[in-house]
Amino acid sequence: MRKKVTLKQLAKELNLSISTVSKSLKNDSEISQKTINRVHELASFYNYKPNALAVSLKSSKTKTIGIILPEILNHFFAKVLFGIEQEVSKSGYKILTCITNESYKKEVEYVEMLNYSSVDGFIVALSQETQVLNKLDHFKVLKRDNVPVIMFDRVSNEIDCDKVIVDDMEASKNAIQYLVNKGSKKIAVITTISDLSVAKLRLEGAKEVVSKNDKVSLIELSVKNTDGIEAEIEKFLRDNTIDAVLGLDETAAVITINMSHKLGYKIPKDISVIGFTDGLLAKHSYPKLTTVSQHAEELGARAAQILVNQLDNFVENHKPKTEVVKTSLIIRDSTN
Amino acid sequence: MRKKVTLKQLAKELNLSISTVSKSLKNDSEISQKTINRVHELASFYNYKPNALAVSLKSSKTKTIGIILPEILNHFFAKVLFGIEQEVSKSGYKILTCITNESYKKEVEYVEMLNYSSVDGFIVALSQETQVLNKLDHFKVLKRDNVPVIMFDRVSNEIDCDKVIVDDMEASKNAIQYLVNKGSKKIAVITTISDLSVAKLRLEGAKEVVSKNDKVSLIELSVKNTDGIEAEIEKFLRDNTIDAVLGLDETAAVITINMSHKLGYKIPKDISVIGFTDGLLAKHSYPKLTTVSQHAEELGARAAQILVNQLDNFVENHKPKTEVVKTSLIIRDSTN
DNA sequence: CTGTTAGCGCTTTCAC
DNA sequence: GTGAAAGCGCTAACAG
Repeated sequence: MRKKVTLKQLAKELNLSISTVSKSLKNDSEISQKTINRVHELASFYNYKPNALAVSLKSSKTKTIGIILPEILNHFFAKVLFGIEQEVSKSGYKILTCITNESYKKEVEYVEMLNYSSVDGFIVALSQETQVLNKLDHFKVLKRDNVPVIMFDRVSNEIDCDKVIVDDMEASKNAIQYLVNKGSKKIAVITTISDLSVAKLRLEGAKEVVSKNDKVSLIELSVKNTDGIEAEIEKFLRDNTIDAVLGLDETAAVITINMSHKLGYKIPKDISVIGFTDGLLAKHSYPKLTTVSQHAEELGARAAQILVNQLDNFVENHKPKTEVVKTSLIIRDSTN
Repeated sequence: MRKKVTLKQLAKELNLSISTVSKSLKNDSEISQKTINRVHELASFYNYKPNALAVSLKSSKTKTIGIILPEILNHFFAKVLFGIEQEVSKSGYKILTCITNESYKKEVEYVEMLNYSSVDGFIVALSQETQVLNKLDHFKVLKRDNVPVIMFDRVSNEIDCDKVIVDDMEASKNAIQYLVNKGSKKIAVITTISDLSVAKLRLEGAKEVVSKNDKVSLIELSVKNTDGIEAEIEKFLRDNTIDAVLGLDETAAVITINMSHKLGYKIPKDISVIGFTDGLLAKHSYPKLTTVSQHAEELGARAAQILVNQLDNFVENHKPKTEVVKTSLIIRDSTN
């Protein structure tokens, strides 16, 4: 086991004290140029790097950010993670990634674990179960410990922290309005995520637009994302005469497309489809899905920026803000 | 800033020495039961948790594993990551996740950074650029430092470490043989990842089977995954009379399906399609894609198991092994 | 200019 | 049974 070289060993070999070596490596003006050179030379010879643990223990900064995600197999969160990683690595931060699998219990455990691992801050999207139970004490502890938290997408009003969200209601309104303008009269909203705060906002937005148009009607289908989902959506499409579908999540939208094929409905001639998603399925569906893009990468990058900025430029008495990332309606073949 | 409670504070408040408190918390038999009880009581009152940094500095173990991935937006790697996370969290490990974006330079930087952050071990899939350049000194350093590394999927023979791979050649043979048995005569292999070791193995497997059947011929198409990819595959499908396609990656396979629709070829009547993938696209393609599943989650879980086992039960003179995770041909509508 | 010292929070050996 | 002391590797105030 070849051990990594330490200040102590460099000091010994150079016949200097540990502190002189330490200062030299920081090019401290107190130290003679000659010594500085000698130190640097030996240090780079041994490829010396300070032990991050020791530095962290001393400084109580770990340059590490805890990321709490409900899922990772969902492309949205994968994209957010990618955005976060890209952004924080620019500033020399590392990410500890935890996946709660939508479980409240795991979320609590992970938050505690990372807190005691001294992460400098958190970026969090709440688990579904947490949103349903609405128990948030684990985050209040962080607040008390003065650990910065940024929440994104799945946020809670009960926690006073910076947030980065998508304007789901607005996005939904735009999507429905677009369908209405195209002439849709009977619009279905299909969701597999009805428990989530974001789904509620999307539904609300849809209802609002429809309520202002007496010629347009709305019908809802909420299904669980299980094996029977395809059959359920198929039945729904057969039993209801509709001319447009807004899928509140990618799965709902793509299955709608596939089941429409199966039933012989032409897209977009017989039925237009829009889905909330940043996912790959949309691009590779046939026909290509018109989507409400949540700009997942940007969302992640923005959350990361806000956190890193807060960590690097220590802000006293920071007033938490909620930032809204704009969505865009990306029009593709399924409505065109 | 409410600071976390330390042994020192507990000791002071209990009028005990730090070491007595420390031992009490470990229920050391040296300490009287009465003291142990007093200590535990106050500790849980303050919700004391040992400072992970200090413990790590002392023990040179961080309970942290470095994960180096080429991509995360690729569903295969997302699944592997999920498998790893699930597995390591069972044993109280955390993961530091780094995404190289297929860049050699970033890979080197990340490996160094995590090494100096004292991760206990690594789980790695090589970046494409690293595989092309075949420069692996950054891993040799880990070997020298005695940091365990597990490579998966994108591995290198030059590094002597545990590996978990998929038997790509065998899997490819099985897929082609299946097509041949179904009566395919002119089979195309389409890839967007020809530089990767795995793609080479898959191609080799395909060739081998075809070479043993003089009634069957093989034709290759290698494309870059850029904007023009769809047009390129469309042209290829039009210009060549083929009755089956093996896509060496999900993108190739799914685009083949979509372009077949566009050209009016019926799947699987006119053309059968198989793809290497664990992704979602396959399940939501129309018709559903027959796939060679690489069991990504299992791959990740296995790599994690091997590493955790090595870390927790310190193995002297461990002889590196290469473990092969079985693939399976999952037959769906695109060949049936 | 360089070195001594204390301390971050913990574990562990050795004394009492 | 309990406590003192050293040390993990580093930084920084203070001496010289």
